[in-house]
Amino acid sequence: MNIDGETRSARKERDIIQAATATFISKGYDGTSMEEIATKAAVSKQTIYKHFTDKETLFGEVVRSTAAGANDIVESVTGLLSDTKFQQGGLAELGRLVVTTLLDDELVKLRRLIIANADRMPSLGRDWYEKGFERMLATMASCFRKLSAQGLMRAGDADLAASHFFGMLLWIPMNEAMFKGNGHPRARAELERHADASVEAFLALYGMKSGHAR
Amino acid sequence: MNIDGETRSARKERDIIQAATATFISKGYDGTSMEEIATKAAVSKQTIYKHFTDKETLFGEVVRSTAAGANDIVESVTGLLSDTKFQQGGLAELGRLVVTTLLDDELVKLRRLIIANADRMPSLGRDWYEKGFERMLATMASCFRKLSAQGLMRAGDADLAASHFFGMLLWIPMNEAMFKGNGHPRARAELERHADASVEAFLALYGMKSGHAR
DNA sequence: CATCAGTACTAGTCGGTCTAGTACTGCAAT
DNA sequence: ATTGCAGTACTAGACCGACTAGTACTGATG
Repeated sequence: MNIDGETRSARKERDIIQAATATFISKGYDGTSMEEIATKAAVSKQTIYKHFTDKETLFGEVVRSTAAGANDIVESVTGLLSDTKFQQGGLAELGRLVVTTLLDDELVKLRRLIIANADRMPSLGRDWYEKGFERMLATMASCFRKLSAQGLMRAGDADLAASHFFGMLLWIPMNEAMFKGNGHPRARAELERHADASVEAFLALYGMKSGHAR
Repeated sequence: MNIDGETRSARKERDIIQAATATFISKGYDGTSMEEIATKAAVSKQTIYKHFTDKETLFGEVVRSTAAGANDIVESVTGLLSDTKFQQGGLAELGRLVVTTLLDDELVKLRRLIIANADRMPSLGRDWYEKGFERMLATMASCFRKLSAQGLMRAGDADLAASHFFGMLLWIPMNEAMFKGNGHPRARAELERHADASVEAFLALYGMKSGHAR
């Protein structure tokens, strides 16, 4: 029956999603044909349509399954922003992590894809925004609130502070990644330098070091 | 021949670009057919192909002609950041202006379109980024440099400061606009409140008010 | 008479359906 | 356990209707 606890059906479905993910990412939504996905998944078109009613549905599943990976970062946030870690430069470490993770080539391409189809499939973009974007922001803000209460930060408006953290960190590199084509690896070291400088500025604003509040 | 100094040919070309702009913006690149553009421009397909070799070329022209409008904002930047204006809250005014201008519905859609096709037409995205994005950033940075030299700001790294300005201001609302579909006007008042709060934070970081430097 | 609208045409793509036949799977009877 | 069987999932490929970029031609018009 199943060697590793995975039915044939489930195996096929996974293959399809994998092939679809790769193809959508490299060729875009309209540029990808169901035929191509079928070939790449070593599956017949019919099988695809047995598992997914639609091209649109399939794409949605691709996005959702990739978005699930965002959980990892959220956990890192809470981890690195515990009071002890924070005082050991956890925020700088988090900054570097966020930059390198979110600017990963595949993730950027997926991001482009979702934005491109935000009109056609509104629920997708909304999901991505709420489950990924806002969730991370909220996690960050609640950490900031706690740290402020502990006297380790002075973030009057923690939500605003969280948005500033990401904005200062990501505005430039993210826009560059979105607009410039694929051919720009942008050295990791360079990214981390920008991250460090931005975190430093952020701490000058919201951190405790140089004295007086408000 | 020409009533108002515009040849028939030029008039047609303008009509085509106008129609193309509207259609591309509302239906995307693949979703727009040349036929539709021709109809909307009250022109035959043949005429389009007389003026533009390609669908891709036409799209490029659309983007470039729209990007030209970015000049206005750049001028506003230098205007509002003269030393006198700056001391009268010019930065806050600029913040509100930037937010409302850049989050204009049509501009957001165009932005989506360019991002969507950043792979297919790399030169387009690059142009948009360099002629629009980087240019505004550079203008801003040079203003910050001048203001710092005059003792009105303390922006050690003016380029970084400029990127922080835009990032703090736009990260949240821009991402929201990009990911959530069209149905999100996001009240202007709300946007301006966010802008004000962000500019205030920015000035707490880079401004002169509360004393000591670095 | 050059330019254009209108239209028909080429050549091709794609999403999705349908069909006929094959492989796999779980269950039951031996 | 082994075998037999029914039901289900799968493959391969033909097929349909709709649509598209781009070209070719004709007759009107300014």
